[in-house]
Formats: sequence, structure tokens, C-alpha cells
Amino acid sequence: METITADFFTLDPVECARNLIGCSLFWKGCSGRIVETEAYRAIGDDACHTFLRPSAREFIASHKPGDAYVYLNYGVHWLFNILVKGEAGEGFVLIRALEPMEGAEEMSRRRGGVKASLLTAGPGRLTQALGIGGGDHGASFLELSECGMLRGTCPGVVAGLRIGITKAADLPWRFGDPSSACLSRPFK
DNA sequence: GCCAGGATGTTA
DNA sequence: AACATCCTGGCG
Repeated sequence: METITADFFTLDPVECARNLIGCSLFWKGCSGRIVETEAYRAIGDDACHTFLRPSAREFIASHKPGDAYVYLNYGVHWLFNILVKGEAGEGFVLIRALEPMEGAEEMSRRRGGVKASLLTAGPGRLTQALGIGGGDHGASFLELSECGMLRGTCPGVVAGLRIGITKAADLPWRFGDPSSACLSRPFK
């Protein structure tokens, strides 16, 4: 297994989002296989935070590829993105679903004992399971010993429309492993 | 199984 | 005002 470094996130955000399916994410004793992501492009994508938020544009300017972009959605759930920044394009990859590996017991406790299939099947669910919150915004988690990612592959990756957005809703920038039992929603 | 509604905080 | 969500409760 090969550790992912910041240069993994110097491709186009859409390529990064596709490549992350099958990789594994490690976070302070818990880990999971990434089975669902979405790409957001800083330029030309009206659904990206950069479209309306100067703070998102400032975040890109002042952070490195691979840094965590974490924000509170609907006042309720933290969502975990990874900054993509390179000559090929800038933007974010939203991590939308994992298959639990290590630390399932701790994740279940944080999630209030929900059934296993709902533990990390959704962007808000997985941050709660892993204990990711606002304090992690801007963290370069790839460089910490207890956090990081390993390369992996998934031969059957599929693409679909992004979920829950109204702007640029026609772009097929959601990626996933359609055979996973841990998706936030099935692919059609 | 599907759908409606509400909780909740930050940004602009 | 909008929002990259999730849970519950009402149906059948």
C-alpha cells in the first residue's frame, strides 16, 4: 500500500474525485474505504463555494493541496472536503461515503448506535462517525501520523449527478463504487 | 417503500 | 435568504 501525498491533489478536481474511489482514509484511530465522492471546480462551477463565498477563494489561495476544507451544512452537519490545487485546476473533493474498516465500535458510539449500514453512508454521517468538526478546517491531515490516506483502486467506478444541489445540477461529477452497501444513495 | 417537514448556524 | 443533510413520523 502506498501513502497518498499532496501531489495526489494537483490534478483536476474531477480526476481526483474519481481516483479517490477505492482509496482508504485514516483519521485518529478510525478508517474506511472511500466509496463515494463529488468534485467541485473553483472555476466555471456555480455549485462550488467559490461561486458565492470570498472565504472559499481565500482558503484556496492560502492553503496547500490535500488540506481539509470543513464547513457546517444546514447548521447541523460538518462536511469534509479535500483541497485540490494544481495547474490542471483548483477546487474541492467532497467525501460522501465510506465503508468502515478500523474503529467501527468508536464510530458507532459517536453515531448513537445506528445500524452499521448507516454508520458512514453520507457526508454528514461520516464526519460524525470520525469525529471531524470545525476545528479540523484547514488541517493538513495528510502530514499527521494518525491521519492520512492510502492509495487504492476500484475497477467499476461510475459517475452520476451530484446530490442536493440546485446550481450546475447537470454535471456528472459524483463518483462511486456502485456495488458498495455504504452509499449515501444508489447510483442509477 | 415514499414523501413532507423541521432542526440548526454560517455566509453573504 | 439560501444552504454540497439527516432523522422522524405519516402513510399504506
